[in-house]
Amino acid sequence: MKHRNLNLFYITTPIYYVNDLPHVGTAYTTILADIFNRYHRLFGKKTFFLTGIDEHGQKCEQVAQLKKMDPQLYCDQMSAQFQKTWKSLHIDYDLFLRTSSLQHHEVVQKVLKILYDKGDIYPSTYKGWYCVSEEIFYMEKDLVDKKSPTGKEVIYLEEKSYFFKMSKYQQSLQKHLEDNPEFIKPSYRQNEIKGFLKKPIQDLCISRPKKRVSWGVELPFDKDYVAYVWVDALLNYVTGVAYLRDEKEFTKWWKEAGAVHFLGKDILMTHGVYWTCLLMALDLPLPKNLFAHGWLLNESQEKMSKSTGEKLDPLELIKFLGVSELRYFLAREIPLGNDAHISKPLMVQRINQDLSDQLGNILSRLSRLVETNYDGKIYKPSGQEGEIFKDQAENLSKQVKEDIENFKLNQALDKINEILSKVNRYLEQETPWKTVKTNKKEASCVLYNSLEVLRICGVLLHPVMPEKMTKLLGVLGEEVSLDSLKWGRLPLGKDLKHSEPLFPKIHL
RNA sequence: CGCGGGGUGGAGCAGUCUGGUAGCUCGUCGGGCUCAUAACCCGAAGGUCGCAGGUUCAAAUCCUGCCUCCGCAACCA
Repeated sequence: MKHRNLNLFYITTPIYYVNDLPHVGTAYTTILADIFNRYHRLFGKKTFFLTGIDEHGQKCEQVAQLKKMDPQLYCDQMSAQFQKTWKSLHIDYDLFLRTSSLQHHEVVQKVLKILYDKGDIYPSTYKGWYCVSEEIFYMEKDLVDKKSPTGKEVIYLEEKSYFFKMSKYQQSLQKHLEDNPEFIKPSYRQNEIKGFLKKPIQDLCISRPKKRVSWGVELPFDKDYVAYVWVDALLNYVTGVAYLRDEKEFTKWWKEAGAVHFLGKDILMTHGVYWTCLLMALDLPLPKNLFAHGWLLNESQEKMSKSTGEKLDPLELIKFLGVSELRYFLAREIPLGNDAHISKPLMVQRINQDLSDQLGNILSRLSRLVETNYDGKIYKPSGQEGEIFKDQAENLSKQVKEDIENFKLNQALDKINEILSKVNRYLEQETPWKTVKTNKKEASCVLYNSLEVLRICGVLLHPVMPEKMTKLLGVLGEEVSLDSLKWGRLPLGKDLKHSEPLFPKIHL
């Protein structure tokens, strides 16, 4: 960990369980990771973005059975669906990992073998209440009148299982949390895990008998069992960067870059405890950060996800709003980490205000003024008047960078909006549409300053809205790069034509 | 005494760590402008920041207690 290379950035999403299609919640996680990945790339880092799907386990097997399909075939179809959705959402990942892939499979088995040989995995007897019809194990305290919470019969079961010695790593994990207060974000989530660790934790049952579930990774030391899906799934974060396959590559991303895991708050426990303990057992460094974001809630305060029924299909949403617009809304409206209510009216309101009325409209009014009064070519301003926004704009880039590094995405976007709003006020004050009639040079200077701010904002918003900002910068004649964040890069010779509305207003 | 989060003008939310005239978007009302996507600019009304105490020159912000909504309390994912 001492050899961290700050020029590298490795980000992941959880790999999604394929018992259902992607919904707005999974889209949210993935979009966030994509935005952060693109920002770090914009600010000059080499990045690696890993996402994928979790294909094994009972539920998946069941869904396939229900559809009378071979699980592998079913997963192949879901895999295609997921990738199609991510493409539509402009997700630019480096690797889409499938847990059914041979490479992942092999490494999971090697890991299990290592832990078994080391004595960190041992056979024992699992004792507990099991509901045959739901095929779920319950803790004694979860039972209601000696039945499952949904009222189904349960039986007491004792069966041979393999356990991971998680308890052995409890103290080291506690120490890591003490020493690294920034490990789990937001910080109150770290407190949650710390609180959980105050009590002794139990070892984790990591096997499932094949007679119940066969769709999984076979234990290398007992062919009657497959690995518990979480163990299989969590390992994707290392198998995705060539663990036990390519030492150099693995060192680069896992050790030098250090992983940033984005996840929903509902799976913080598995990551904050199971995953970290597994890594310690493998003598691997822990990730740089775990970031647990909140949930998207509908109007009746319910979580929008596969389990509650209420669904917003991301593909349908982007038809209605546009991809850049959806990405912008999620990034701008929701303070990272908090739960948030979302609804179409809220989305339309925010998008119309920030993107149509402000950002898009500024481009519209400026481009019209330049086209009609300067034949598309404005003068280079001279002296200090041409730089009245220079410090603010360059400072903005610094602040955005800082906010992004601190996971304060919505605040970064706030600041961009603030300076754009200043451009509107500046134009109102300078009235270039009037002064152009008497002093063409002075008006040109005002237009130049405004366009430069717009251009820099366009670059800074590119990670959030790659498609629309590429269009905007195309009109202004500049590209996206670290250099392009400097003041004064606006190409003057280029014909600037009036732009059609970049963000047409959305009507409900 | 299990752990954690929220309760801020009509709506949705920032701000709370690092105390100092309560901010943003929408909505309402009045005015201005006309380059622009009926857009933009200026101004106004509207909040005792869940309740009660405490610390302080000063509290939405720190401390204590309470009310209330919600999530977690692991081995389905």
